[in-house]
Amino acid sequence: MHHELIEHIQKFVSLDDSEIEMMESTLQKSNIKKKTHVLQEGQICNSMYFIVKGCMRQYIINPKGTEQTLQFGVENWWITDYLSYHNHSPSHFYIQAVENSEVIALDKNTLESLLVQIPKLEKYFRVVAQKAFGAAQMRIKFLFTMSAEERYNHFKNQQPDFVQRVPQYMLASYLDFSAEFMSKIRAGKV
Amino acid sequence: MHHELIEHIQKFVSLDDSEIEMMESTLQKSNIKKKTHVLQEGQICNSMYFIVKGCMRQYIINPKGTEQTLQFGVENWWITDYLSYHNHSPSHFYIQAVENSEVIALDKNTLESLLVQIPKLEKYFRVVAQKAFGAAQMRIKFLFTMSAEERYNHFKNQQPDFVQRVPQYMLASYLDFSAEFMSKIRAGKV
DNA sequence: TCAAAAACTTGAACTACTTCAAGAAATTCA
DNA sequence: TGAATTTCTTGAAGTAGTTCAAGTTTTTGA
Repeated sequence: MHHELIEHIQKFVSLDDSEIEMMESTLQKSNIKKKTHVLQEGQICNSMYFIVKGCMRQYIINPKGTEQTLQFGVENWWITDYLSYHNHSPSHFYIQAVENSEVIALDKNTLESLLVQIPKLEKYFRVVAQKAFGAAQMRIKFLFTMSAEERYNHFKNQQPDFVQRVPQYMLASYLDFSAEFMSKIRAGKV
Repeated sequence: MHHELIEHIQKFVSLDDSEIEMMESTLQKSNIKKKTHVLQEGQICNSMYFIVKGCMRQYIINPKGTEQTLQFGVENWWITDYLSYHNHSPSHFYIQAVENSEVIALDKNTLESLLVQIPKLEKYFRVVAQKAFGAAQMRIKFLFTMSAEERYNHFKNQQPDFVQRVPQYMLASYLDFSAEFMSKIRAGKV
């Protein structure tokens, strides 16, 4: 049994033994304790994070001082700020572990050299990014067309287990309504 | 002077003469008349569109029957439904020319074979998708943190020319408020 | 195991927007 | 050019959510 990341890559491109060996020797897992940040607003994002186990989130602090989650990541997802990563610009986001998590942090230099040595990986990262963008488009569609209650029910139907996994106020902000309103939706008081 | 797409690709990867020649002979521009659709809801999206000239948009028709624009594309942007494209699933979106436009339609088979013959293109499409995803994240941030008026002013500051280029009701829906409210914002009646 | 911290709940007052309806202005193209 | 179409505007009434403040419940970790 290989590295979870290698299993994931092999869903999109096939690696030969020497490539797998190179990946295995280059990559290492690290443990991120719940609530630890791997990126803070204003920092330049220099790594991509593959989530082996646990849950991470990307969030902002809005002008009122409230956290708003823009993205959750669970097992087999990548999380990063691509804009900061590509443009070397200060990030607008925080990235934080929601649960104790196991991630593979892939920093820019390491990734660049892996991509040169194993060009097939370009395709993997291309497809991952294209699918992520497609998912972001669907997310915007749901935000535009559904009421708060519909967004909650839709999410709960799609991801029944995940709803249990994170504090409800984080999920509320991800679905773009207040924690108080979430409470009322769940109590059937809307 | 090469194809605009080739110029764009060369911003990210460098192509040699034979590769440029292959691209030139494979790709062709087509003209899309204003209001023509290149994708309708329910169809499977089988192409990516590179906008050489003009303006395209991706939109939905919401349950109330109103169009809501999710994405505009102008010169040097790609527009497509990546989810439908990758999963062979019916699209949730319409893609339509907002102005008479010149595009390069790259269908799946052609793209696949180009990617095999010119593997460098993988990198180009990877970076394009990663940047697009980063931009989508920023868009969600703005939708979450700014009022309708702030979103309008922010957009107008970032893209002063573009505001003139499309009907205001399309821009209103892109910024997630009603056409009537847009009218009031512009008249200073909020 | 229990004190502190984090998360959730409730109701009342408020507000940033939407909806509707109708007319006016601008644009299109035969 | 001018009739048809598309786009924009306005005000009045309505509503899906927010905000605030305070209390309750649940979870955490020394």
